[in-house]
Amino acid sequence: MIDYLSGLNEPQAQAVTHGPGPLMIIAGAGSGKTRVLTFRIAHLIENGVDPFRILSLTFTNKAAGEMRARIEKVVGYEARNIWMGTFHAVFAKILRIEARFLGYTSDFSIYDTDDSKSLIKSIVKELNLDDKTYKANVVFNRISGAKNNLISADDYLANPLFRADDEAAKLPEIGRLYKAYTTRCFQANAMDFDDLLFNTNVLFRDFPEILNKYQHKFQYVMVDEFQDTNVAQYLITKKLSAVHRNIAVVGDDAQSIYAFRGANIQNILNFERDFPEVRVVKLEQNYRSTQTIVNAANSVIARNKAQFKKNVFTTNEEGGLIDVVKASSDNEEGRLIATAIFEEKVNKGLRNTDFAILYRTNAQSRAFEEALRRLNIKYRIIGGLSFYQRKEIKDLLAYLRFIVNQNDEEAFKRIINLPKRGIGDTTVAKISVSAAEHRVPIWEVVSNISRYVAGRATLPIESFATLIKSFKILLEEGKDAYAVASHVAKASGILRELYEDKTVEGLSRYENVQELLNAIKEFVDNPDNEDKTLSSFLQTVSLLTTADESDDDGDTDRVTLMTIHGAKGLEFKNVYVVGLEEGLFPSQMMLEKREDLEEERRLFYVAITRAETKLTFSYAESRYNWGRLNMCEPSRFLFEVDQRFLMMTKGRRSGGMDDYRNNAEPSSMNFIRQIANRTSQTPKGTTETVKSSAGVSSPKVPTPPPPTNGANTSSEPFVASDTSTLEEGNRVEHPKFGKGTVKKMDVNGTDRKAIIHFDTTGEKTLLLSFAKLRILR
DNA sequence: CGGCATTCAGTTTTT
DNA sequence: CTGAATGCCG
Repeated sequence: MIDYLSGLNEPQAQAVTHGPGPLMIIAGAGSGKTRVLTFRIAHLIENGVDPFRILSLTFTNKAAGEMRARIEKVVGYEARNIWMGTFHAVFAKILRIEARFLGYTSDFSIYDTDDSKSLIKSIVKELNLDDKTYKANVVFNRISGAKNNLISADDYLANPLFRADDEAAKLPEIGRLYKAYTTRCFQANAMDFDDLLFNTNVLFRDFPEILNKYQHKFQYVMVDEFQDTNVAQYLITKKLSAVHRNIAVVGDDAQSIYAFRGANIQNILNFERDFPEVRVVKLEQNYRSTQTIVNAANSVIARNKAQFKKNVFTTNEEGGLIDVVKASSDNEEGRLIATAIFEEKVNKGLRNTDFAILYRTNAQSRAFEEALRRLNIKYRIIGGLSFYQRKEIKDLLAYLRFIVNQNDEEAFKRIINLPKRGIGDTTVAKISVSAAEHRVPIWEVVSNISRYVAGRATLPIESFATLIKSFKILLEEGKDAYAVASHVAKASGILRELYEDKTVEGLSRYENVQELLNAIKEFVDNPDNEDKTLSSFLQTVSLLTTADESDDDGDTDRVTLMTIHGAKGLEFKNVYVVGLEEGLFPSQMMLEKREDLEEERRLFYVAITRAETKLTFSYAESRYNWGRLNMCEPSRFLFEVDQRFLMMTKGRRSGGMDDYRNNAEPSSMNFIRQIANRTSQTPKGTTETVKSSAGVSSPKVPTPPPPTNGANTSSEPFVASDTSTLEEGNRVEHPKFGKGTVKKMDVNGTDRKAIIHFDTTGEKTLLLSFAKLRILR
């Protein structure tokens, strides 16, 4: 037996050796959480627990894979038998086994977000609703929110509260859309991401004998990143562990950054209520970062009101101050960071993998990519548009999905006329109308088209049906996923069409399809996969996380670029947190919603605590948005860090932003000037000149400082007026921009915008459905 | 039905 | 600026 306990501190050892009974580990950033989880599982196995009876839910498949590998090092081969994966993956596996109880087949499709939105769009059209009012995005989010809280379509329709809410938002038909959407998914034998949770809960609720089976099967249940679980996830895990009550959850409320998808910090409180005998262990010692970094992170998170008491500390060395880099534009920001990485590499002999650039939105990666390429620094981007979201990949996958499940309407819509075979929108509409009229599945109509629809497309549809049938035969003969897929790629004409396209992107698409086929081959050849059917491959693939994608070629020494969300659970020697500007981080949407920004602040906290030895913040004074150069203000988050930890690049320690905290009202222009004076001249090669006149809202008067701690500058609470009567010439007040005059109203369909000249900040265009305005009389 | 021109909306974050 | 969606014509 390996003596893995010797290197652990007291609370860590407690968590590892805790036997039966509920356990909650509050694990601060960098406190060795993964180690504890790994050893805990290893410890259980060494004490005779059957790996088949351990369920471990992690956040990404990659995290699961890594943990499995680490456990294997301790306990050996047995580690493979642990049920380990994301909530979605594990529940999909259970649903696949038990599908028939819910009226699904085990070949059910999994709709991704695009499929869901496309289906919603069709439904909106079919119900003759205005697609400008009922935007697929909005409707989808509403439905998703309901499902995450386990509210069914019928519950939704029956609840007058939701109706009132929807009517207030001028979207009274959401309930009907939800119902129709659910029905269509069911008819398509398809589940969306949320259904994987929602339906698992239905399964366990309505079929106690099935619940009972899994309750007894899973003797120990473990949940990682507990702060990011939503109501559905918590309820299911609670049910699963109700018999043995051996549930261990690990989380950190300060790192809860998924509220937008239903995560509920309340779960941490509920846990203590639901399992009163729980043992709570706090891991507070940080082994990852320097004192400066830990303390800076603490100074930020201390501003949040909602938090668990916890004292994260470290005995590591003090470390250098946090650099603050000011750039004049997004492109210069890229160059400055790339140069800094280059110099750090040379001076300290670091490798590319020691660096990470973290940003708020995927779109920000461009400037950094260009700058890194120019300096010949290898990088990898995690997230963004992933391999499996590319058109050509989705096309082939749609074929495969349709062969496995002929009810998959979204896959059908994708491939019916691909490659072009003379079947247009009219024909597709006829087919779906006919299917609805005769109350039969779409495939029934397609495979017997002459019986249902007459028209010039009859012949091409018949040959399409024959093609699909020939593919299905392969499947029924028991051919493995690779054999079927490679045949389909050729016989469908997808590969030929791409081959004939001799453009650069045509070539790369062809290669992508080949790469997909390779991935399928690997899947089939991997001895760990017992189920090599196409159906099994498709379900695996649709649940891949962006972080899961393969580390391409053998060249693994790369700088990592990703969103802060993607960086959760990772650590790097040097971290660059970039784009620290108001409206970007914190994001415009959060500012407009005028919530307390606590989640954005936690995100900032996560970003800071990724760094081990060196941390750098950067922001740009101007930035291109949709080809327009806009002026930016430095993020309020820069002011929220204890200023003693900051240092302007190549300058002396900052005098700090004490002025701000004292509310002495220096303008933020003042702050910029301070930094400008302390910053050395921008490096040679700065050819770019910023045309400040191009900015949409270049203020003549300095902008007011960011309000302290997200509160209004005025002491009385701000109550927005009803803007439906707003007219040109009205005087208004905005919580952030102050007082102003309406210069112009811009009505475009259902969108009502107002161009307002604010007294201090200049002209702004506000969308009235979002704007928080008070009309002054 | 398919191809071309024109218009329009969109940038949080992810399973 | 870009990709998607709409509209018009052969």
